[in-house]
Amino acid sequence: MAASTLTEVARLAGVSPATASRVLNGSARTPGPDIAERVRKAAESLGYIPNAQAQGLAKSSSGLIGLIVHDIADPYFSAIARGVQAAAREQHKMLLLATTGGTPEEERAAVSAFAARRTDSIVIAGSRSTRVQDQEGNAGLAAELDRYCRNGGRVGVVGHPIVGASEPEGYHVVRVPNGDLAADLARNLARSHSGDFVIIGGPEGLLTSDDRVRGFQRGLEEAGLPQAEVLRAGFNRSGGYEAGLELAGRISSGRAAGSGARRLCIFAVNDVMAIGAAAAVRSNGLRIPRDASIAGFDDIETLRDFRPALSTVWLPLEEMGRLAVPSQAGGTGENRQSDGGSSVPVTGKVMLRRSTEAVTEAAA
Amino acid sequence: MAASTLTEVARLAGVSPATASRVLNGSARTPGPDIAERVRKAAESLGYIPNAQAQGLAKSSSGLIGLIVHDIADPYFSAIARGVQAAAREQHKMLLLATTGGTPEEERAAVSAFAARRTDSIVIAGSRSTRVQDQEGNAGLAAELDRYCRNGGRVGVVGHPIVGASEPEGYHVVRVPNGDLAADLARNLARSHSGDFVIIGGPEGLLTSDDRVRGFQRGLEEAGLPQAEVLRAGFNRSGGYEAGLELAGRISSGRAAGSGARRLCIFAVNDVMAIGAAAAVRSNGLRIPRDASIAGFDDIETLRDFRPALSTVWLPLEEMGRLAVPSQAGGTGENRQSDGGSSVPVTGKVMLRRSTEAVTEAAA
DNA sequence: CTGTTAGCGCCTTCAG
DNA sequence: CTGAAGGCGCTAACAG
Repeated sequence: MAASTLTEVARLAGVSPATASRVLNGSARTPGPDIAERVRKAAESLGYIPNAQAQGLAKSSSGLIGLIVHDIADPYFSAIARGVQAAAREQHKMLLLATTGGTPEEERAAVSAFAARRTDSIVIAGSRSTRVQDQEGNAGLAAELDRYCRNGGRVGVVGHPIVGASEPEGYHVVRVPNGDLAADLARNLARSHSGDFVIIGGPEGLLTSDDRVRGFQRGLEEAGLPQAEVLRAGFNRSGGYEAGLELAGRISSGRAAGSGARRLCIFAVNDVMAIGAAAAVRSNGLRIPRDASIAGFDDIETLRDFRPALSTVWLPLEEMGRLAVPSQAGGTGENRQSDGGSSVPVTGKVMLRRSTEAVTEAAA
Repeated sequence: MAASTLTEVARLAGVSPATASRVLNGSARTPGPDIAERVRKAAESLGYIPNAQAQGLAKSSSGLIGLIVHDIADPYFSAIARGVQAAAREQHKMLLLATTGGTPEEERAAVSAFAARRTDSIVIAGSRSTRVQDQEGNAGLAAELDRYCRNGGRVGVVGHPIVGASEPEGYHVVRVPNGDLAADLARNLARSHSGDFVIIGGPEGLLTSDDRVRGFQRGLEEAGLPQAEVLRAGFNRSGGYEAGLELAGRISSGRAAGSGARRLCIFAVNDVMAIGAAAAVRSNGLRIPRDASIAGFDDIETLRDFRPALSTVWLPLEEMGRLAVPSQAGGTGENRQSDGGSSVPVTGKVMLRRSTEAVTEAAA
């Protein structure tokens, strides 16, 4: 009942297991065509499927790539996952997926599980955190990764290097210029917007969020504008929604107080937050961009048909995922050298769309 | 350099590998506490990580669950994947992910790869096809699954049973009442809409699409309305967009011709198509719901903030993924029995929102 | 070119 | 309660 084995195939074909192995699984030279045919036929008739576990054990390499994300249903991660998947398939490897919710402890556990499965490489996506409650977790994660690398594993990170990791050989990171792009966005918005700026950021200590906040502030500064107020919220749709509600309240009361209030330009540090914020603002009867501008970050594909079209920063998410996959696990020689703590550059692009268009001041 | 082994741990602790195995990996009875401690310490100091491949080989069970989707970046699939992931984690198993683009040939290959890895179970999501060009592929896929099941594997399918599969023991499907729900939607729309109905369907032969189309027609019929015209398009955003463009043209020319044209209610067989269609309609200067109603299917979470809010049919996607995972692979006894070709019922809910609201006929 | 001999790392009877 | 022996299925040197 259990799947048939190589030995059975060999016996049926009247050859040794070694020979059967040579013909069925890629070996340097294929045995004589006559015998090869016999073996193939035997395998076929038995419905033979090689046992990858056994192969892996024997060759000590699993043909597996591990991917760690916060949440696979989040479009940011699923886009990256697509890229990782594509790269994996090019390397003829399968993808092992772990979702962690973003806590370093769970990420450590995932790395450990991947190590147990002897994945050839590991890709980690998702913002790093420097918050105190994550200190310990970060250390554990770093240690686990370090061990994994020492044992010959390769790891790719998209975003920021793991906090506290030593970036040994076999460790490389796809760096995203969040700060520069956010600054670029700010400068662009400063050009068309004359009111106040507000930033809806994630929790303090989330590196991705922090970078974008700081970058945006820097951009404003470079444009000769004062720093924007920063609202802290969850790094997700509902965080954006809550912050949006707060802002909507301000806008409404500002209008009620008279025409003195200045129009707000809201920058949410990612698209889903921006969408949440937009929903909140609108639920208050306000309109975008008439009553407020709003911009996001990531340029999530599923959100592109949102109206008014959301100004944002496009990121090559799929490409990032692809690049994060270590080239060829176990690669030796020159690559090995240059791979030590290497970093792959990636860039994005500011997309100005309807949500931040200047509005004709019909009412004044 | 390579990770240390159980044998090394045992040697360091001065015990036999068997003993070390018993204390480190769950065995019935733990050896004496004194010796257990020694082993644990040895393992700790060596940074021992059990080799899951070897364990799997020895126990002939991998602790892996395989998931097959068309495209992990598609929100429909990523939502299901989240559910599958959750169920996997509850079973203390890891998730192996394969994306196929939807062709039965690739799905067959994925099943084969999973079988090679000895996954405890396989979950397949994504619409089945009865198109001629998929005949052969379907047969191959069915055969592969059959073999997998015969070898003790369990498979769960979300949506439709695999075309041609024999539904043996260990095979179960999460059935979605696409037809009934679409009919329900149609009846609801018929109540508030007085114009013509048009359906934007996927390619003929895609079961999910076909069910929804047929169901919608049935609903119209039950409401005493004539059958709707069916436009065929790709089962994705751009398919919806193209069909939407066509419809936008008709609407515009209809309006130009005079007030005789009746308002259109467009039903796209899934949300992303609906969003694409809406974008196309709008790009033509038309407005929703003023110039046309539009409805989708799935109630994709990321699209909920779309304005006007899209009428659609909510589906418990995550739950569907969760339910698709076979309870406990290798389960014996009574469950085994009732699992043969079983089907889990699931249901959805019609969500009427702004995009199909009746419009006050100010212009007449 | 083919067959034989050892393991890969672990679990699991079976004795002691 | 512990150790010794055999095998899970396959590959990789060696011989022949």
